Amino acid sequence: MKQKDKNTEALILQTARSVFIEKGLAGARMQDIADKAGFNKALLHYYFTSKNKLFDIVFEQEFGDFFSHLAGILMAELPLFEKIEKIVLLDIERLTQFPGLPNFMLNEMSQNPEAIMKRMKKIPVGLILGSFQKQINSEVKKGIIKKISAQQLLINIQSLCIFPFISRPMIKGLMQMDEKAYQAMIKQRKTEVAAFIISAIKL
Amino acid sequence: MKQKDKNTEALILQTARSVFIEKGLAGARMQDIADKAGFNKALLHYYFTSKNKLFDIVFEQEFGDFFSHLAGILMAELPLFEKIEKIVLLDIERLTQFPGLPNFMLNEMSQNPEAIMKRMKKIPVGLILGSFQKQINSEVKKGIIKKISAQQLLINIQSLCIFPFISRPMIKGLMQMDEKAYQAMIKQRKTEVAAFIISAIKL
DNA sequence: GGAGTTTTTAACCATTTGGTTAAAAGTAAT
DNA sequence: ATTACTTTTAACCAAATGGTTAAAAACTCC
Repeated sequence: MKQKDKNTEALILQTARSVFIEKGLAGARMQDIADKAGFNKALLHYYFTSKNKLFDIVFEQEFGDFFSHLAGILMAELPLFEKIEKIVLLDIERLTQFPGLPNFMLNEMSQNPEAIMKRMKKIPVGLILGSFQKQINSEVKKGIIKKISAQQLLINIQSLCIFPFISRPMIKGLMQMDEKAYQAMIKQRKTEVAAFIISAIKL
Repeated sequence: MKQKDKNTEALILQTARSVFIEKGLAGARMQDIADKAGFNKALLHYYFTSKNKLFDIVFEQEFGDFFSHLAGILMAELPLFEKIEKIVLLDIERLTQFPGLPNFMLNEMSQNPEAIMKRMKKIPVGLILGSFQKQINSEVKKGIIKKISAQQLLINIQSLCIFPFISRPMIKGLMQMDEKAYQAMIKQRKTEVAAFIISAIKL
């Protein structure tokens, strides 16, 4: 065997992912990851050199995943309202699976904005945003929706999808929901949020 | 002087606040706070005993502030649409002043949900939420707005206000905005978000 | 100005934590 | 089986960090 064991590597990565997402970069301990994965701490360094390198790999993976999905829908040949519905559904379903994800990503982003900026540059944002704005403008001209910038619309969509997950503890506490009630509320949002947005922009 | 110096105490607290908000509980260093406040590290312990105690005080302060403002508007004698406008304006203006605040609060909440739950219990949520729901129902009966739960509406309002601040680095990177463009976008949201919400629920 | 109190500091300490190293265990080819 | 290599481990190390302590400095009241 001349390669580092792919199974071991994958197991470490997967474990690191769960610990980083739960605790964040500063809060995560290499020892925790090692214990949870069932290896010695030194092995993590053998495979990934340092905590930061390990973190970068995890982060980049999650980051890429999220944006490729979003870009996929935005660039598809679909009516505007269907795109909105698709984005909302995809977002909420993905986040239902990994509720800790946005907190992790956003927190680390505000902790280290420069690093993110670099990654962003790889994404053809101008193209994607431009084509989406064109689609919006066309609907505006047809008198179907109100004038709105692609930026503001996207921010609104993502706000309404992501925020309820980030603020889960607050919502549960404040609205006196148990986990079941919270899940029910999230499920309701899968359709309600899209309707809310469409109703907001429809003329 | 028999009391601990109130100025020193206040200065430490204020400095701690800024450091905690910037770095979070795990990321903040007592040394940083001490340096920034211009004191010795031991002094922080003299005044506040431990890092956690200091943090708790800072957190509780921010937390109380936020909710008393929100509750104030919700319980006021105002038409529904005006309340929405007021909440949006208050939120965005407050967050413009302290952009790091929601990231700090939400992150620490998901790190330590139990502690927050306790604090929540002190707030008469049922009362506030109930009275707000009544107002909504009354507008629904008058045929002015669509049926919606107070919970979902409040979540939507807070999502649209707060998320753009939490995701500032992402938005700036993704939408290729410099700080000026970002501020302009935020300013626009002060009025646009309320209009968006009202348009979404109006019949 | 001196006694008694409070405030502030410098020097330490114990623990945690990321990271290293050298040796042991495992694997594959000859 | 021997050799040559990779994988895994236990034991360490140095730096960082929260916290302690004892003494110096400053203030208050007489």
